[in-house]
Amino acid sequence: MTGTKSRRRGAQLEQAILDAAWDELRAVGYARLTIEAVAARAGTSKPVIYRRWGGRAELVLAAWFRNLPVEPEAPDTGTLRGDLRTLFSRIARRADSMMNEMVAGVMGEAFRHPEVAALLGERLANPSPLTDAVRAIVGRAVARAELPPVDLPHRVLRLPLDLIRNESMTCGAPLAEETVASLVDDVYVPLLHGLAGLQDVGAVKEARPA
Amino acid sequence: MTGTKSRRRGAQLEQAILDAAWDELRAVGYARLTIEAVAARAGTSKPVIYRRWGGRAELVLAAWFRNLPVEPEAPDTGTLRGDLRTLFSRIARRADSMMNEMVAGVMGEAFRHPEVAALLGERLANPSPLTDAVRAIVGRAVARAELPPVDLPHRVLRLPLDLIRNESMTCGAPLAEETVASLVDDVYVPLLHGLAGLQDVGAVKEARPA
DNA sequence: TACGATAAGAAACGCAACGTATCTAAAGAG
DNA sequence: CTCTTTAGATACGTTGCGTTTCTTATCGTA
Repeated sequence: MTGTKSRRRGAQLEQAILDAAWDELRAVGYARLTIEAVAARAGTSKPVIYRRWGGRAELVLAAWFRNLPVEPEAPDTGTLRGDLRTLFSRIARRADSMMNEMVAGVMGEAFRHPEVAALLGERLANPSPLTDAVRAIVGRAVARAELPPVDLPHRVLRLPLDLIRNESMTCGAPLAEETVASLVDDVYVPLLHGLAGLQDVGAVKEARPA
Repeated sequence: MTGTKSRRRGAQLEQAILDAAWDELRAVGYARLTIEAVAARAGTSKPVIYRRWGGRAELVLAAWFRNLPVEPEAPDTGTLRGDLRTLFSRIARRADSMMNEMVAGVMGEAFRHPEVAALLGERLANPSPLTDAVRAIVGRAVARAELPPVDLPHRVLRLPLDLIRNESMTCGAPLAEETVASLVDDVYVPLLHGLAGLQDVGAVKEARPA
């Protein structure tokens, strides 16, 4: 491409490869992504890639991590449901077909590559920008007395992403707006009220038999 | 194996292939499963398989569907939490590593094979024995006045399986007993209470602004 | 019972991508 | 300016793909 004989090295080359991988991912998806194609797109060769990453999954994960979107502020519509709908919709918009195929593909390979499993699991389990947003939204709802004070377990903080990914991967992206609404209205809002109610009574921990 | 030159046909042969596929799946997992290996294990040849199924994913799905376990009766421990824990544990025990890898693998291929996506989606979305069990458990809890009467949306009926699959695929199988407990105590029980509470007030549908 | 259609089984094909090895020459360090 | 590192190019053997071709066992039917 360049025409010159300039030879990139180190971080510059690495970035070029990750960009190429990301482009290739968007162009053909994970299943059809080949190391050779990424090398060609980056204007380099296979050994250069294999020297840096263990295979497709690791390369794609690295490319993904360098392309994580910047999180906007948590929405503030004035109501719990409104905020949650906006948040869920935002997440759903990102869970497009390419993303889902990538996650499924990497997951499939993770079963025999512990380090891949670790990277993926950590990313899926700790979407910190999301958990912050949920905390902010719920905090405001509590401040408005729309919801009793409630302590949110980590699993509940992660749940929006899990729900959307699950729905989007089993039913296909993109999610209909009413599907998102159903996740909010049928699951997440009731869950928050239930948590608050049970914690309010103070009957959960004590009621545990054994 | 047979030594004779007997040549199987039709349903008998099909069953032999599906058995072989299932065995191969348990032996090497989905990622390493090859059509050639299945053919060899079944004592037949590749074209015979390709004449019947479109590829790995379809073959494996067919094998899976023929090996669905028989559902036991819904547990009846006398408490909602007890029943749910038993039910969740049962499901979790089935969501072993092989199962997860298979689902991930088939999912990955589903993105370019609509019919595979349809088969898989339908199976994941409609675990009718499970939804029956949930209905029975919740029905008994309502009868015991442990829970107000509550109408369960389809998404909530599916949720146990979705939660467990999600957890098991992202954190790795098998699930710890305490993880299962957390799914019941932090998510599902609160959700049921929240649903019942909101429906009791009768304020959900009417409160929707637009 | 014999015949003809059907489909199983065996073998080989070309293709694509794998992951590795070898070699050169360019970049950067001292 | 020399030396070490490593990018880039090329080619390798391997595996499994999905398909084609051909033989022949099996089954339905006359």
